[in-house]
Amino acid sequence: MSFTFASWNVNSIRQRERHVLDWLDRKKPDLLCLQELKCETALFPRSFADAGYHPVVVGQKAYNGVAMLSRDPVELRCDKLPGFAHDAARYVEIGVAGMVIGNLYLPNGNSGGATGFATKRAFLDALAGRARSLLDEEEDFLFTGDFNVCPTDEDYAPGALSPDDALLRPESRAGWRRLLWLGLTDALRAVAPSGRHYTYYDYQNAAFQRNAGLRIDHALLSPRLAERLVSVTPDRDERAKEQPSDHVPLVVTLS
DNA sequence: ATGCCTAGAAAGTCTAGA
Repeated sequence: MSFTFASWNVNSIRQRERHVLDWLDRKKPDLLCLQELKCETALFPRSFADAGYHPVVVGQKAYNGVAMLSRDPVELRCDKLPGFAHDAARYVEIGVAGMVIGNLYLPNGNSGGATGFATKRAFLDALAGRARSLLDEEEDFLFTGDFNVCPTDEDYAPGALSPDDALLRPESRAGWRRLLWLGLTDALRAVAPSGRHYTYYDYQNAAFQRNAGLRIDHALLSPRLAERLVSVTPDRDERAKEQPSDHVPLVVTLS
Protein backbone atom coordinates (compact mmCIF):
# COMPACT_ATOMS: atom_id res chain seq x y z
CA MET A 1 0.00 0.00 0.00
CA SER A 2 1.49 3.35 -0.96
CA PHE A 3 1.56 6.51 1.12
CA THR A 4 1.54 10.00 -0.36
CA PHE A 5 2.24 13.05 1.74
CA ALA A 6 2.93 16.69 0.93
CA SER A 7 4.51 19.68 2.62
CA TRP A 8 3.11 23.13 1.94
CA ASN A 9 3.95 26.50 3.45
CA VAL A 10 0.63 28.23 2.78
CA ASN A 11 1.48 31.73 4.08
CA SER A 12 -1.81 32.14 6.00
CA ILE A 13 -4.25 29.22 6.06
CA ARG A 14 -7.21 31.59 6.14
CA GLN A 15 -6.05 33.34 2.94
CA ARG A 16 -5.35 29.98 1.30
CA GLU A 17 -8.32 27.92 2.52
CA ARG A 18 -9.90 27.53 -0.93
CA HIS A 19 -6.58 26.69 -2.59
CA VAL A 20 -5.88 23.96 -0.04
CA LEU A 21 -9.39 22.49 -0.21
CA ASP A 22 -9.26 22.37 -4.00
CA TRP A 23 -5.79 20.86 -3.94
CA LEU A 24 -6.83 18.15 -1.47
CA ASP A 25 -9.85 17.32 -3.61
CA ARG A 26 -7.70 16.92 -6.72
CA LYS A 27 -4.59 15.23 -5.25
CA LYS A 28 -6.11 13.24 -2.41
CA PRO A 29 -2.91 12.78 -0.40
CA ASP A 30 -2.83 10.57 2.69
CA LEU A 31 -1.30 13.45 4.64
CA LEU A 32 -0.76 17.17 4.14
CA CYS A 33 1.76 19.01 6.34
CA LEU A 34 1.12 22.76 6.51
CA GLN A 35 3.33 25.58 7.70
CA GLU A 36 2.96 29.31 8.31
CA LEU A 37 -0.69 29.12 9.29
CA LYS A 38 -0.58 32.66 10.71
CA CYS A 39 -3.58 31.97 12.91
CA GLU A 40 -4.42 30.76 16.38
CA THR A 41 -5.39 27.12 16.81
CA ALA A 42 -9.01 27.99 17.58
CA LEU A 43 -9.31 29.96 14.32
CA PHE A 44 -8.09 27.13 12.06
CA PRO A 45 -10.77 26.58 9.40
CA ARG A 46 -13.28 23.77 10.06
CA SER A 47 -13.66 22.99 6.37
CA PHE A 48 -10.78 20.49 6.30
CA ALA A 49 -12.41 18.27 8.88
CA ASP A 50 -15.64 18.59 6.89
CA ALA A 51 -13.70 17.36 3.85
CA GLY A 52 -12.75 14.18 5.72
CA TYR A 53 -9.30 15.04 7.05
CA HIS A 54 -8.25 14.67 10.68
CA PRO A 55 -6.60 17.94 11.70
CA VAL A 56 -3.76 18.34 14.18
CA VAL A 57 -3.13 22.05 14.64
CA VAL A 58 -0.41 23.92 16.53
CA GLY A 59 -1.16 27.59 15.91
CA GLN A 60 -0.29 30.97 17.32
CA LYS A 61 -1.38 34.53 16.70
CA ALA A 62 -0.04 36.27 13.58
CA TYR A 63 3.13 34.23 13.01
CA ASN A 64 4.30 30.66 12.45
CA GLY A 65 1.87 27.80 13.03
CA VAL A 66 1.96 24.22 11.71
CA ALA A 67 -0.73 21.63 11.08
CA MET A 68 -1.22 18.10 9.78
CA LEU A 69 -4.27 16.97 7.80
CA SER A 70 -4.53 13.17 7.69
CA ARG A 71 -6.92 10.81 5.95
CA ASP A 72 -6.51 8.33 8.82
CA PRO A 73 -6.62 9.10 12.53
CA VAL A 74 -3.20 9.98 13.93
CA GLU A 75 -1.41 9.93 17.25
CA LEU A 76 -0.01 13.30 18.37
CA ARG A 77 3.53 12.75 19.64
CA CYS A 78 4.95 16.28 20.11
CA ASP A 79 3.57 19.80 19.74
CA LYS A 80 7.05 21.33 20.00
CA LEU A 81 10.53 20.28 19.03
CA PRO A 82 12.26 18.61 21.99
CA GLY A 83 15.38 20.57 22.93
CA PHE A 84 14.23 23.82 21.26
CA ALA A 85 13.46 26.24 24.09
CA HIS A 86 11.78 29.04 22.14
CA ASP A 87 8.03 29.46 22.44
CA ALA A 88 6.98 29.39 18.80
CA ALA A 89 4.57 27.12 16.92
CA ARG A 90 7.13 25.62 14.57
CA TYR A 91 6.96 21.84 15.05
CA VAL A 92 4.38 19.10 15.31
CA GLU A 93 5.05 15.39 15.25
CA ILE A 94 2.58 12.56 14.73
CA GLY A 95 2.52 8.80 14.40
CA VAL A 96 0.60 7.38 11.42
CA ALA A 97 0.86 4.32 9.14
CA GLY A 98 3.72 2.91 11.21
CA MET A 99 5.82 6.05 10.78
CA VAL A 100 6.77 9.04 12.89
CA ILE A 101 6.36 12.26 10.89
CA GLY A 102 7.79 15.59 12.04
CA ASN A 103 6.39 18.71 10.35
CA LEU A 104 8.61 21.73 10.83
CA TYR A 105 8.87 25.43 10.08
CA LEU A 106 12.47 26.42 10.63
CA PRO A 107 13.27 30.02 11.58
CA ASN A 108 14.27 32.07 8.55
CA GLY A 109 17.20 33.63 10.40
CA ASN A 110 17.43 36.91 8.51
CA SER A 111 15.48 38.98 11.04
CA GLY A 112 16.45 39.73 14.60
CA GLY A 113 20.16 40.11 13.97
CA ALA A 114 22.60 37.74 15.65
CA THR A 115 19.91 36.54 18.06
CA GLY A 116 17.59 35.63 15.19
CA PHE A 117 20.26 33.63 13.44
CA ALA A 118 21.23 31.90 16.69
CA THR A 119 17.60 30.77 17.00
CA LYS A 120 17.83 29.19 13.56
CA ARG A 121 21.00 27.34 14.57
CA ALA A 122 19.37 26.22 17.82
CA PHE A 123 16.46 24.73 15.87
CA LEU A 124 18.84 22.86 13.58
CA ASP A 125 20.75 21.56 16.60
CA ALA A 126 17.54 20.37 18.24
CA LEU A 127 16.38 18.73 15.02
CA ALA A 128 19.62 16.73 14.82
CA GLY A 129 19.03 15.68 18.43
CA ARG A 130 15.51 14.60 17.57
CA ALA A 131 16.82 12.56 14.63
CA ARG A 132 19.34 10.81 16.89
CA SER A 133 16.60 9.93 19.38
CA LEU A 134 14.33 8.50 16.70
CA LEU A 135 17.23 6.53 15.19
CA ASP A 136 18.06 5.14 18.66
CA GLU A 137 14.42 4.11 19.02
CA GLU A 138 14.65 2.44 15.59
CA GLU A 139 11.59 4.32 14.39
CA ASP A 140 10.78 4.73 10.70
CA PHE A 141 10.55 8.51 10.53
CA LEU A 142 10.69 11.52 8.29
CA PHE A 143 11.01 15.27 8.68
CA THR A 144 9.26 17.52 6.21
CA GLY A 145 8.48 21.20 6.01
CA ASP A 146 9.99 24.59 5.34
CA PHE A 147 13.64 24.23 6.35
CA ASN A 148 14.64 27.71 5.17
CA VAL A 149 17.94 26.26 3.94
CA CYS A 150 19.20 26.10 0.35
CA PRO A 151 21.45 23.05 0.70
CA THR A 152 23.76 23.83 -2.23
CA ASP A 153 24.36 26.55 -4.82
CA GLU A 154 22.23 24.56 -7.24
CA ASP A 155 19.27 25.08 -4.94
CA TYR A 156 18.66 28.76 -5.72
CA ALA A 157 18.47 30.77 -8.89
CA PRO A 158 21.54 32.93 -9.54
CA GLY A 159 20.95 36.34 -8.00
CA ALA A 160 17.81 35.30 -6.14
CA LEU A 161 19.55 35.77 -2.78
CA SER A 162 22.41 37.86 -1.52
CA PRO A 163 25.52 35.79 -0.78
CA ASP A 164 25.26 36.33 2.97
CA ASP A 165 21.58 35.41 3.25
CA ALA A 166 20.72 33.22 6.26
CA LEU A 167 19.33 30.57 3.86
CA LEU A 168 22.82 30.12 2.42
CA ARG A 169 25.12 30.73 5.34
CA PRO A 170 27.68 28.03 6.11
CA GLU A 171 26.17 27.38 9.55
CA SER A 172 22.74 26.78 7.98
CA ARG A 173 24.15 24.39 5.42
CA ALA A 174 26.25 22.63 8.06
CA GLY A 175 23.08 22.06 10.09
CA TRP A 176 21.45 20.52 7.03
CA ARG A 177 24.47 18.34 6.20
CA ARG A 178 24.57 17.05 9.76
CA LEU A 179 21.08 15.62 9.22
CA LEU A 180 22.30 13.88 6.06
CA TRP A 181 25.34 12.52 7.88
CA LEU A 182 23.04 10.99 10.47
CA GLY A 183 21.77 8.84 7.63
CA LEU A 184 18.73 10.79 6.41
CA THR A 185 17.98 11.01 2.68
CA ASP A 186 17.11 14.25 0.90
CA ALA A 187 14.10 12.86 -0.97
CA LEU A 188 14.14 15.29 -3.90
CA ARG A 189 17.83 14.81 -4.60
CA ALA A 190 17.46 11.04 -4.34
CA VAL A 191 15.19 11.09 -7.39
CA ALA A 192 16.64 14.18 -9.13
CA PRO A 193 20.37 14.41 -8.33
CA SER A 194 20.80 17.67 -10.23
CA GLY A 195 18.77 20.44 -11.82
CA ARG A 196 16.42 23.21 -10.75
CA HIS A 197 13.56 21.98 -8.58
CA TYR A 198 12.38 25.01 -6.67
CA THR A 199 9.68 25.12 -4.01
CA TYR A 200 9.52 28.88 -3.40
CA TYR A 201 9.26 31.97 -5.60
CA ASP A 202 9.30 35.48 -4.16
CA TYR A 203 6.20 37.62 -4.76
CA GLN A 204 8.44 40.44 -5.99
CA ASN A 205 10.00 41.08 -9.38
CA ALA A 206 8.01 38.39 -11.21
CA ALA A 207 10.23 35.75 -9.63
CA PHE A 208 7.96 32.89 -10.69
CA GLN A 209 7.79 34.02 -14.33
CA ARG A 210 11.61 34.26 -14.36
CA ASN A 211 11.99 30.88 -12.58
CA ALA A 212 13.98 32.76 -9.95
CA GLY A 213 13.17 30.31 -7.19
CA LEU A 214 14.64 28.59 -4.17
CA ARG A 215 14.61 24.98 -2.97
CA ILE A 216 13.93 25.36 0.75
CA ASP A 217 11.03 22.97 1.40
CA HIS A 218 12.29 19.46 1.92
CA ALA A 219 11.59 15.90 3.01
CA LEU A 220 14.25 13.92 4.88
CA LEU A 221 13.70 10.17 5.16
CA SER A 222 15.11 7.66 7.62
CA PRO A 223 16.93 4.73 5.96
CA ARG A 224 14.07 2.23 5.71
CA LEU A 225 11.67 4.89 4.42
CA ALA A 226 14.25 6.00 1.83
CA GLU A 227 14.14 2.48 0.40
CA ARG A 228 10.39 2.96 -0.18
CA LEU A 229 10.78 6.28 -2.05
CA VAL A 230 8.88 6.36 -5.35
CA SER A 231 8.55 10.00 -6.41
CA VAL A 232 9.07 13.61 -5.30
CA THR A 233 7.45 16.52 -7.12
CA PRO A 234 7.20 20.23 -6.36
CA ASP A 235 3.70 21.13 -7.62
CA ARG A 236 4.71 24.19 -9.64
CA ASP A 237 1.21 24.66 -11.05
CA GLU A 238 -0.04 25.86 -7.70
CA ARG A 239 2.21 28.94 -7.89
CA ALA A 240 0.48 30.09 -11.10
CA LYS A 241 -2.95 30.36 -9.41
CA GLU A 242 -4.61 33.60 -8.35
CA GLN A 243 -3.38 34.85 -4.96
CA PRO A 244 -1.09 31.87 -4.36
CA SER A 245 1.23 31.13 -1.49
CA ASP A 246 4.82 31.98 -2.32
CA HIS A 247 5.65 28.29 -1.63
CA VAL A 248 4.39 25.31 -3.66
CA PRO A 249 3.44 21.86 -2.33
CA LEU A 250 6.24 19.29 -2.27
CA VAL A 251 4.58 15.93 -2.97
CA VAL A 252 6.26 12.67 -1.94
CA THR A 253 5.08 9.11 -2.58
CA LEU A 254 6.38 6.06 -0.71
CA SER A 255 5.62 2.48 -1.77
C1' DA B 1 18.64 49.60 -3.32
C1' DT B 2 16.91 44.13 1.95
C1' DG B 3 13.82 47.80 -2.40
C1' DC B 4 10.05 46.62 -6.07
C1' DC B 5 5.05 41.89 -2.77
C1' DT B 6 2.00 39.75 0.88
C1' DA B 7 -0.05 39.01 5.44
C1' DG B 8 -1.17 40.27 10.22
C1' DA B 9 -2.06 43.49 13.85
C1' DA B 10 -4.03 47.48 14.16
C1' DA B 11 -5.29 52.10 12.93
C1' DG B 12 0.62 54.66 12.19
C1' DT B 13 2.90 52.00 9.46
C1' DC B 14 5.34 48.67 11.56
C1' DT B 15 7.48 43.44 11.58
C1' DA B 16 8.36 39.21 9.27
C1' DG B 17 8.91 36.64 5.51
C1' DA B 18 13.14 34.67 2.23
